[in-house]
Amino acid sequence: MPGKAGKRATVHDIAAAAGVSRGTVSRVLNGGYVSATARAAIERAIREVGYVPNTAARNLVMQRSQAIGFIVLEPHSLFLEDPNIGGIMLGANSTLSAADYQMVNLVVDSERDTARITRYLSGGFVDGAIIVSARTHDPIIQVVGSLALPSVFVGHPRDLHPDIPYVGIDNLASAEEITRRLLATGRRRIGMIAAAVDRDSGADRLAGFQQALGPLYDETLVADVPLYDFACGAKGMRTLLEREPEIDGVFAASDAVAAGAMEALREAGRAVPADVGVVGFDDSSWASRTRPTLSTVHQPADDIGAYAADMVLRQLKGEQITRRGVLLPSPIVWRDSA
Amino acid sequence: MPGKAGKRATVHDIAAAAGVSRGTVSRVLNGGYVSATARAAIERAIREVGYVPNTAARNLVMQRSQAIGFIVLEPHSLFLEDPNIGGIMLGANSTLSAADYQMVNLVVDSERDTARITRYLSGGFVDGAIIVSARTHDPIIQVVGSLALPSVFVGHPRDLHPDIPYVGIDNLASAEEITRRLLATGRRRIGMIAAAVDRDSGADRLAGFQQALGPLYDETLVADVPLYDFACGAKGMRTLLEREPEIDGVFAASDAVAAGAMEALREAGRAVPADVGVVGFDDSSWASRTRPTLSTVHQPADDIGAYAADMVLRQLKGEQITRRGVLLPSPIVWRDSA
DNA sequence: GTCTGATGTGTGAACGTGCACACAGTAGGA
DNA sequence: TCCTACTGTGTGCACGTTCACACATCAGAC
Repeated sequence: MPGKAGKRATVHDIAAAAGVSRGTVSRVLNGGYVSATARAAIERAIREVGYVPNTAARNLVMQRSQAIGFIVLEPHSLFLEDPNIGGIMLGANSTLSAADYQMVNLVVDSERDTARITRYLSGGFVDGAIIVSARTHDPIIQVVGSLALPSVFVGHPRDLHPDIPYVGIDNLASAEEITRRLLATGRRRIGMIAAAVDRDSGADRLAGFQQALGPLYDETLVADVPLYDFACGAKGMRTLLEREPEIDGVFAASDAVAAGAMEALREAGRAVPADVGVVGFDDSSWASRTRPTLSTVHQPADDIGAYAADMVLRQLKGEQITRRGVLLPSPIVWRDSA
Repeated sequence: MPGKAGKRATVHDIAAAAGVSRGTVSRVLNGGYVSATARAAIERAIREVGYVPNTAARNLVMQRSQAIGFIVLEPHSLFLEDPNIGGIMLGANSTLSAADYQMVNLVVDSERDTARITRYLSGGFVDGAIIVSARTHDPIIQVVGSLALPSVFVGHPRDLHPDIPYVGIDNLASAEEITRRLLATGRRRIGMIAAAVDRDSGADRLAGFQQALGPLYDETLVADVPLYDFACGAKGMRTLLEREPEIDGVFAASDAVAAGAMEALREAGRAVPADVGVVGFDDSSWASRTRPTLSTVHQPADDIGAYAADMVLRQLKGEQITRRGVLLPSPIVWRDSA
């Protein structure tokens, strides 16, 4: 590895070593008319001097940052608990770094941070953005819409800007499908622990549940909880048991909620799946930890991240986005809880 | 917000608006002799034109990237499972972005990636690095040592470069302390499920366990498992039960391992904590999910991240690092499992 | 022989910033 | 009066890259 200590090699050094001008070196690097002999000499020189392009200089003249913002609109604590965000992040990061883009993480903790994010997005620090967990009516949606920043939403809030594509899963159809299976196993008094209904994912899962039950749907058998977590699940289940002791099936809005529900059922002396069938959502690590293991909807977090990154990259290449959004397949995983 | 659509404002625009030269604007921005009137005019102009400094141009002339690498030497899957990395990342990110540094995530999945990382670190893409989970004898340690890159290790492998500080917790002392408490509750046949002993954290936890037991230490009561996870915990516990059916206490190398162990104990018909006391490590979400809840060692992940970031920042400011490393307090959390 | 088009190559300018330097004005002391 | 020190300001250059332009060479057609 030559030049490890001294100054970094530049295009000038390559040009000198290969006996050509900077312009020709640039053409080898970026494409253009270059003779075979010159190209060979330059490529050899590049290896010899251990050339690595200077990102700052390139960005300066190209008027771009070669960075993509990964914006998570969640408090820190939720960011850590959500079983999908990590996978989405990793998936996006792989795709982005393969295309020589740098991912910049932005966790928007409080509402006040919106101003900071706006400044960041409009300040030229990123060439595009992947926005995760935008709540319905989130002000950031309008901001990104008015900026002409190539971006993509993970999830699909109803009121998002028509020009900005989304990638996600079909929460409604998956919720409907897994609820149907609960019906197919003979359950009749089926309840739901609905979480985070202020978000598109939460609202859609509830809608799918309702759609699957049809006339069997009973509003009193829906417990509303704020978060997708264990404690909320336990609380929601206790509410349901109180309202309807004969309950024999539960669709929990997430695996963590389902685990909480199973805990509450255990406390109440109900067996799963003998007395009550339980299904979850996410196929997170919770699902294989519970006893019995949990039937759930698999979220392809890695693919979602990769796809989202790809969509931003395509916009950056000037491709016209024709489809408003994509819903990736989210297969159901049958285990022991229902 | 003026200039939202057109070109971004530069120092020239400010200078023109304030009726001064670029140099004076630069001095307002970076400190230097500026008259009160000029300063006021410039500050007003800055607000008026909505100036945001161009990072690329600044980085180019300053010969730095204003970015810090957050390098995780783990496969993707482990990165997602580890209960601490997320918190460390968030903690580091907060400190870094407060200091106007950008965190760049690098997850080194395979051994081959070491070459890519080396190129990245020596290529001027980052001004410093936070390196997480370096295994003993990891080649990256030598690379960072030979580059004069300001960096810090999270954890403290024995053979790290003497000039590079570390931040972590005292795995040995904490392991010793929690094992002692197991002794204090009257347990006498105490085993350990040791995980990842090729890493400093794993080796230290085992050493602490051994030290606490003293003459009571029995090598046959240590089950070695490769990973800090649930499945390994269950397997390790079965091994221990087979070797010593009279076992009455277990120190698991992590909460996930402890949860697996509790599962194996349940299968074997042993009650926790009545028959067997169990303690874990990490104070992750596992600890409050298990029944009974798990006594464990709390890892201040957020603080570790923040402290690591701060140490890199201080090196960047030219501060001499006198202490080789810092061990943050990791209090023991007593719950129901022992 | 000269025009035209394709293929190569070199040069100058520009991107936006920070810093070194030159320079101007003022005040105080010898 | 001159020298020095201090405060304040403007200008040129450098950072490493890309791009537009000018120019050179060569083949084939007229």
